[in-house]
Amino acid sequence: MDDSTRRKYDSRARIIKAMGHGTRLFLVDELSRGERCVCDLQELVGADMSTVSKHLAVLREAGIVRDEKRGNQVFYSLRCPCVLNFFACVESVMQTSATQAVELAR
Amino acid sequence: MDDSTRRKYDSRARIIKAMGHGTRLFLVDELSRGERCVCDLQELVGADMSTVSKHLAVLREAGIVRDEKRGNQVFYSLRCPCVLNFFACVESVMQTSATQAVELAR
DNA sequence: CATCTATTTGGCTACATTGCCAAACAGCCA
DNA sequence: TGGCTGTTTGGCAATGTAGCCAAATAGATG
Repeated sequence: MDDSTRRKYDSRARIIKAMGHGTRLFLVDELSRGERCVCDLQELVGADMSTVSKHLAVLREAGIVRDEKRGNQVFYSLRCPCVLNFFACVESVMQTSATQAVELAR
Repeated sequence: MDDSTRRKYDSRARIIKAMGHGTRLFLVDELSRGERCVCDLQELVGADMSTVSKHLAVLREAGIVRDEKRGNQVFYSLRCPCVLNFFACVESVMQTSATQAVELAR
C-alpha cells in the first residue's frame, strides 16, 4: 500500500474511530433527537464534565457534530446525521453473530 | 447511564472500533471485491504477515468478516457487507468538512 | 517422517486513549 | 469588578492498541 493510499484510508478511519467508543456512540444517539447542551449530556452520561467535553471534542474534530455557543452554554448537534446509519449495520452484524452462534450450538 | 445501557453501547462500539483503523478499512474495501487469502492481503497491505493476521482477527472477532480454511490457506470474506455503507457516510462527513473549510476561508 | 508453505500466537516496546482532578477560560449578572 | 455557572484545557496514571520478530501450528507433499 503506497503512502497516499495509506493516508486516504487513515483519514477515513479517523472518522470511524471517533464513533468507536460507547460513550461517544451514546452521545451521537442522543444528539439524533436534537441539539443538547454539554450539561444535559453530562447528566445523561454520568461521567465527569471534562470527560464528556473531551468526547464531544473528538466528535467535533472528526466533523460528526457541530457546536454552537449561546450564552454561557454550548449546544452540540449532529452535523452529519448519516452516521446514524452505522447503528443499523451494527445491529445486523450482531444479529448475524447471534444467529450463527445459535446454529453452531445445534 | 446505567450499566446495561453502557454495555449495549460498548458492544456496538466494539464493532465500529474494529473498522476504525486504516489497514482494516483497506482490508474491508479489498474484501468487498471478493474473498482473498491472507497472503494476497499481506502483499497488498505490505506489512508483516503477523500484523495483517491480527487485523483480520479483529475484524473476525467483531463479526465483520468470516474465515474459511482451504488447503493450507485461509480465505477471508465479508460476512456483513453493510459495513461498506460506512464509506459513503465517511465521504459525506469529509465533504461537509471540506465545504465548510472553503466557506470559512471566504 | 521430514520439510515446506501459510497462518496464528506470544512477547515485547512504542505509542495512543481514557478518565479523573485541578486549573483556566468565557459569558452573565450583581 | 467580583463572583457564579458552564465549558475547556493541562496533566497525570492506568489501560489498550499497533507492529515487529520469533516461535508454534496446520496442512500439503516428497
